[in-house]
Amino acid sequence: MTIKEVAKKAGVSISTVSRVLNNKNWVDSKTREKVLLAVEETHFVPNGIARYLGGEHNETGIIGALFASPVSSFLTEYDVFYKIVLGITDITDQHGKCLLLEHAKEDYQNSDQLPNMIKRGLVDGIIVGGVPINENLIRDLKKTGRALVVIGKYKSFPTHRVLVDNFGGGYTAAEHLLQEGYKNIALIAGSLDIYHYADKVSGYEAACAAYKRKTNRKYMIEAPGQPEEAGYDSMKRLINSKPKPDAVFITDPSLTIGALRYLEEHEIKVPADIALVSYGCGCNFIKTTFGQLTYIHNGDRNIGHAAARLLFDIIEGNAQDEYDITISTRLIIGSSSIREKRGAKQRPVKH
Amino acid sequence: MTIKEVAKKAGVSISTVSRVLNNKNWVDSKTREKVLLAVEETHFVPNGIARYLGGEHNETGIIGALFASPVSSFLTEYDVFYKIVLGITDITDQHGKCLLLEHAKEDYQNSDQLPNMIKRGLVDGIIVGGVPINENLIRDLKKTGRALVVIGKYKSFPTHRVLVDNFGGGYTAAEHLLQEGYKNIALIAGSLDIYHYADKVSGYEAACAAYKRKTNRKYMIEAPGQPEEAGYDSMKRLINSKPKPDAVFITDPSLTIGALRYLEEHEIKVPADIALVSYGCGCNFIKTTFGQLTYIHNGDRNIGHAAARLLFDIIEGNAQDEYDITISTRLIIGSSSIREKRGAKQRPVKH
DNA sequence: TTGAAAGCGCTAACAA
DNA sequence: TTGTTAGCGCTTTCAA
Repeated sequence: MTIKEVAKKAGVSISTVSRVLNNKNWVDSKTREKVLLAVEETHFVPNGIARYLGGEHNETGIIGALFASPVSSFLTEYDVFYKIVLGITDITDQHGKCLLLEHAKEDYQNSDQLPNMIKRGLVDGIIVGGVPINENLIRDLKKTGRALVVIGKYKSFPTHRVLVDNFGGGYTAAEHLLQEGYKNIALIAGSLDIYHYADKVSGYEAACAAYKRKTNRKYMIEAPGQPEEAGYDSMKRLINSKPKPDAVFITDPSLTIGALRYLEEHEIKVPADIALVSYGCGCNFIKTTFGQLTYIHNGDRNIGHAAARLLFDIIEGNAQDEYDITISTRLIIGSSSIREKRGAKQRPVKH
Repeated sequence: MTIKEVAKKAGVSISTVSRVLNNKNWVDSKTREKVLLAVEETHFVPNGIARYLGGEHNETGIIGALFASPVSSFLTEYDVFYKIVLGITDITDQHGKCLLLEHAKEDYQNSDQLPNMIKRGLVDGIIVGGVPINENLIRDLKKTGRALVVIGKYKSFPTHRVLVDNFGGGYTAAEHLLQEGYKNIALIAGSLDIYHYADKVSGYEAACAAYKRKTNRKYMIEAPGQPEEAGYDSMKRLINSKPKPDAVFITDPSLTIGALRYLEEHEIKVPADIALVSYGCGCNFIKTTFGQLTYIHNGDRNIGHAAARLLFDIIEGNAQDEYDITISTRLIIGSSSIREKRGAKQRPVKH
């Protein structure tokens, strides 16, 4: 079904059909009716591809999102990815644009492995997300001359980026515990080669310094590998160290789950025996199971919003030079960090 | 940058460039080199849109996925959605096609609210997923004449569908508990207006009938609403009923989380005090927190695979009549349902 | 082995 | 107000 057939059916020229469909110029209301009727009868939908070819704006109206393949069974990663995607579609929807989603090959080597959306020249711009970010991939993506936004830290050369203020998040987390009067604040992180962990740690250190508190390597655990297990093992180490810390900042939800499992198995109470601030634990799942933890909220959906808006700015030429947009974080206070006062006990973490 | 400019740079005609790029016909190796060089220098990427217009196959090579907007904070839903999406991209990738992702408006009324991907005529076919499935939407989608696959039950008129064998899952779950020798098997489900719950319940009933066991309404709880809370309240009812059931089949992970919270708060042991079979609890998150539960695995990623394959079949004309593909489920046996035998104790659910 | 030219479905000047 | 025509960037005949 093409505009030609509709035109024939309506007994008008194709340009008239086009005009009706696009509300361009003026069309006699009777002619309009005829066309609309023909469109209705034929269930005609104009071919968007031809449309964008013919139009003056040489754009597809499609943007791409290229995410790393999630690590299997890593529930929180799916969660974050999907929230970012939702954020992006919120904005594309507003603009009447569309989103192509693709997953990056594990190890990018050369331009043969560029994503299909690029190879096929389908997108006006592209948002890259997920860890790790492959340097060669970004370079080749940049080379194609399309608008590019990278979510997350990437250092080799300038790109437009959307960052999360993980430093600020780490700072706030540690500061909160310090202000609550905890003296010996430990930390559990994943591999510090991953920027977001490293930044959270830096924030923690900065807060400790600001409050004239010395940090102690012994209490700062870097635990790479499967995060639930890593969290479990790390908490074990902390609990068995002398003196035992009275609080801990855990830098992601999966590590937190593992750590909480250890505490629970050994009937160690939160926050009575050890206080806890976590990261990104806003889902009902965790809330139901462990009660409302204190955590740093980092607004994943906002990341999507920011990335999409930035990309559209670039496409429209409103963002010449490379720059960053930083998403700020927020402290959500739950019962895992508040010093228990008589009669003021909130819902406890683990009975 | 167009094929024209590349042709000029290489000193050949555009058709020669096209031939080199597509490995069509034979091109002299020297000419080929010249062209490749020019392509390299210009970072030329052929415009995929024009390409698909010009080509003989009048297809865009893009398929669309239209999902319901997830209910906020409902972690397991994000998880399922993202796994299905991953499954779809696995297949589109294999075919060198692309995936457009969009979220449906909450309440679809008329064709003005058709998704952008359809309005803009960008896709060869569309996969609709998520609950609830709006009847009018599907009708209008079908009207456009594009290939259509619906994930989930949809009854008003025939469409190609991908279904999960929830009946079978329910049957297997109940059968497993019966075979383990449990006598009084309860059930917790969400609103039975939602097909997947209703089917799981039917499977459970069928298994009970097959084993000559009467079902008892009192033990079959329909709990609509926020699922973690619903699970908690339902388990409370079951535990307080006389006689207390010795096993329970819980029909989704969020209900399960809520139910487990109740058990834990009241120090009720699983499976000693009550055995448990759940649904779709394969993530590390749950495994770490509650140990390895017995659950029905329903292979979300496979749903994506099946849906995408089916859609491509339809597009290629290999699937004339409407039919269903049913994804079978699998019982994963954990420690929440196995009768404890001396010396054979597996890792317990909640110590 | 290559180039010229037609055409994919549409939009947008230009004419009528 | 409408129709005719020339592209958009590419692929694909058909000739050379």
